[in-house]
Amino acid sequence: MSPHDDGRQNLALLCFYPARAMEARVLAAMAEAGFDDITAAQGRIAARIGPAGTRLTDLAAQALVTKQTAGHLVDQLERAGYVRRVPDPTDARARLVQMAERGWAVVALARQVEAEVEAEWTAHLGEEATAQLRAALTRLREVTDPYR
Amino acid sequence: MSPHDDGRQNLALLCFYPARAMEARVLAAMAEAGFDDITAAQGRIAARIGPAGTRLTDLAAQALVTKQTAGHLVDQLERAGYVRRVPDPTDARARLVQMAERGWAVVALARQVEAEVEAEWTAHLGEEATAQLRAALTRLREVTDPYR
DNA sequence: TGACGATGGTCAGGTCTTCTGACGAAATAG
DNA sequence: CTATTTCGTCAGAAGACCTGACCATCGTCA
Repeated sequence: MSPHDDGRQNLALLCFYPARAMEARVLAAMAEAGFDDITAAQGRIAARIGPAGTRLTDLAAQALVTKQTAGHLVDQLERAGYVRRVPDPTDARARLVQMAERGWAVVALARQVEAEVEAEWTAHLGEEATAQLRAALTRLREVTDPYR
Repeated sequence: MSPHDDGRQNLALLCFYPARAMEARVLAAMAEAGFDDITAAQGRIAARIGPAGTRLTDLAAQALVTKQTAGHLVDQLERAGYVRRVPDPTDARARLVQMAERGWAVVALARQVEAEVEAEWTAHLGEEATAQLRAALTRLREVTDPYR
């Protein structure tokens, strides 16, 4: 969060560029494919829905937003037909947020675009450097991601 | 933007964790030091102000927001005494956004916290891996940052 | 088993961020 | 010296988030 001073860029800022670029690319591809009613915030929530469905509280925790915010975003996703809420058989208080058919279609597209962009990056950096990058970031995650 | 599926995490998502962690750390340190009226969005704009001042349009372009958004954020920063606007001597239409004294104090604190966090990361990864990480991210920036 | 703290989720209301659209004023090009 | 671009602002609205207050259910422990 501080400027370009001594040439050596802030490591976190360097991390930010690829993340932002990927989000923009995926969102643009979505819009082009007709899924123009998805926002970045909705995507960040939707991306964390597991195969069998995920509780709202868990989605909120992983995305680092409040339950209210997550609930609001899930409302929108539900209204647009991307997800549905079903009762959690193991807890009468809870409900599971599950992908609907339309949701799976979007996920498939997102994965494809992500793969394409990663391929571009790998072409730019080279196979070995990319593998090293992934390894370093994975280890860095141990100290930067409170959830796992 | 897609879930934890095949164990191998999305490269962009891996980039996102450190960026988010750093922003949270810096913001928390700010608040603790009494600069509790700064928001993340304001910080992202302020971080791009150069030593001699920067035009609003340039700030907007670098932060990837519209001129209106940047203008609004600079309004807030100005009201809080962190920055000031001065006429651009080379262009009567433009004004330069410059750091004020209070602004420099915050920048100094932010730099210090950034350095501390980077040191933690370096301790976790090792000197060599950190240097490689920085090099890879710097090269990746060539294809992910439209501004430089 | 029955009170009680912890947990899952919603409702209400508000702030901050960000956008589109339209516009004056100054610079630049032909 | 007009035509076009560029710098910045005003106006209005939507989206993303938050705090605080609540209710229903779960788990526990006397």
